[in-house]
Amino acid sequence: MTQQTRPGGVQSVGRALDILELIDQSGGEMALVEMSAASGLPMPTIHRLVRTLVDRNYLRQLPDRRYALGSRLIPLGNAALDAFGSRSSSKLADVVRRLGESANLAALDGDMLVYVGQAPSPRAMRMFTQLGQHVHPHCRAAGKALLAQLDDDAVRGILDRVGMPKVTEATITDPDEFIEHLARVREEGVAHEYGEMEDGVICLALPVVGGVSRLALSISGPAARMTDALQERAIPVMREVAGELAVQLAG
Amino acid sequence: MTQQTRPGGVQSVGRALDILELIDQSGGEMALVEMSAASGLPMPTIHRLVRTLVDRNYLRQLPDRRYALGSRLIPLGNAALDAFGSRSSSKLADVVRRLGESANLAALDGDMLVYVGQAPSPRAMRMFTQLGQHVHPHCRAAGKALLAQLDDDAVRGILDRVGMPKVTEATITDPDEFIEHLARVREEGVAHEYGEMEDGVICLALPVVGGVSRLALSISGPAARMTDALQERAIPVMREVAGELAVQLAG
DNA sequence: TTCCATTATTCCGTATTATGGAGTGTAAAT
DNA sequence: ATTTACACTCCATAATACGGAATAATGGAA
Repeated sequence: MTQQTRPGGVQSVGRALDILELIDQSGGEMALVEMSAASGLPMPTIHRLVRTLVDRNYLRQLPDRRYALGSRLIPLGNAALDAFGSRSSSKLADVVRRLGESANLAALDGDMLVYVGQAPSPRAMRMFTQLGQHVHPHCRAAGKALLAQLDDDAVRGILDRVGMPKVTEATITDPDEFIEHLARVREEGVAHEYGEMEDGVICLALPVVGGVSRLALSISGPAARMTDALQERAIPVMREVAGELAVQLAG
Repeated sequence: MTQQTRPGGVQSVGRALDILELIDQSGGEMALVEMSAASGLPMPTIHRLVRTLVDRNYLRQLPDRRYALGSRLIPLGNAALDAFGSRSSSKLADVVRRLGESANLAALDGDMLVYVGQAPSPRAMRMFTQLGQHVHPHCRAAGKALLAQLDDDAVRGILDRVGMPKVTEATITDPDEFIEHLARVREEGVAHEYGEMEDGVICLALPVVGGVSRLALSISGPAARMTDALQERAIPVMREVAGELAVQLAG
């Protein structure tokens, strides 16, 4: 029972996608019985769906008859990443050049935050961000910047569904407090994050408005380097680049 | 009419995958009518499938009502890449540092060769390899290294099914000649490729034995730089790294 | 602005298609 | 050799996806 069947959708397609996501969540490989147990579907049904996915290389069968994600997903993932914002990398590199800290571009994917563009800082100590990684939005500056663009009810819905895990001491875990926090983000037009995702890491984010899909531009670095002075210097730079990105990603 | 319906497969799932691939091939976005035309399926059918994919974030609808690949594909693509062997990149970078030429890691995916890891040469003129790209194995050093591990009948089956397109003047297009060629690869333990994929490009590959899935490590560069001296120097380095990779990817 | 052509979306009766219980095959464990 | 556990196949059933026809939304032309 991974996903609810939506009205107007195609059942078997939904089930096939469930299988892909199930395998992904289970660390990359799964036996047929495990899928059957996890999804609540009988073995023959699972088997037929898996067979279809294997025929098309979306899954592959390992020598021990277990199943793993297939290679056809790789080019699709790359293409999707491109379509989102890899054309942004030169702009992100620009931010890094001018501020010296890692820059990221993130989008809301359903209820989670996904990183779609990234430029690492040249410094040895820097944030490591995996493109395509899905993370909880409540403990990231970029997540706040994006959620601040939704109305409170929508935000509450998201927080309800995915929860607010306490990642560090500073993580906001109370929905009411978070919503209040978002109000300040809306006022300032900038989202801050002080060690809510990782101790000693400070992030700054602002929304890229006007683009195709709602994106947020963020920078992150260790507290020692993310001084108030740097933050003040960063905001106009980020605003400028966010504007350029909005134009660039609109077409 | 993108793909033939296989026996035992689920029709609607196949059609959904067709749509994803269609959009990928069409440069990332498509209107419903275009999909309908390209697939030969009526609009309502396409619409229902697309709807299912949009609900699940495998597609997203742009403001102009066209459709593009969705963000849910990104983590799946990453996971698939990982499952294949992208944890290899530091080792590949090592090869590049020591030899100065681009290094790749490739696997057989069904009958085709797929690149699962890559480290580009620092030189301006270098091979451009797209991760996840599927190519014919007969005109790549890595493909030869992998096919050399199969028996001749299996190789003949693959060549039959995917064909041996003549990519350059040097491409081997005769199955018998190719099989004979593989015998030499087995003797030497190294696969060579002299401009069979692109004029003036020389590649060298050897198998990574012992890993989970059969992989091949290759380097490639322009003929002017891939001198006999470099090749001789390269082979022990590659053998060493291939050994390390085998250990690393076994767990 | 209105009109028209094009495309997206919804409806719904039909029968094609996916379903899953029962049964067979296979490989590893005891 | 026997058991167990899982992968895989078959096939009658009906639930599900299908697609023709109708409707709504859109963007461009007059």
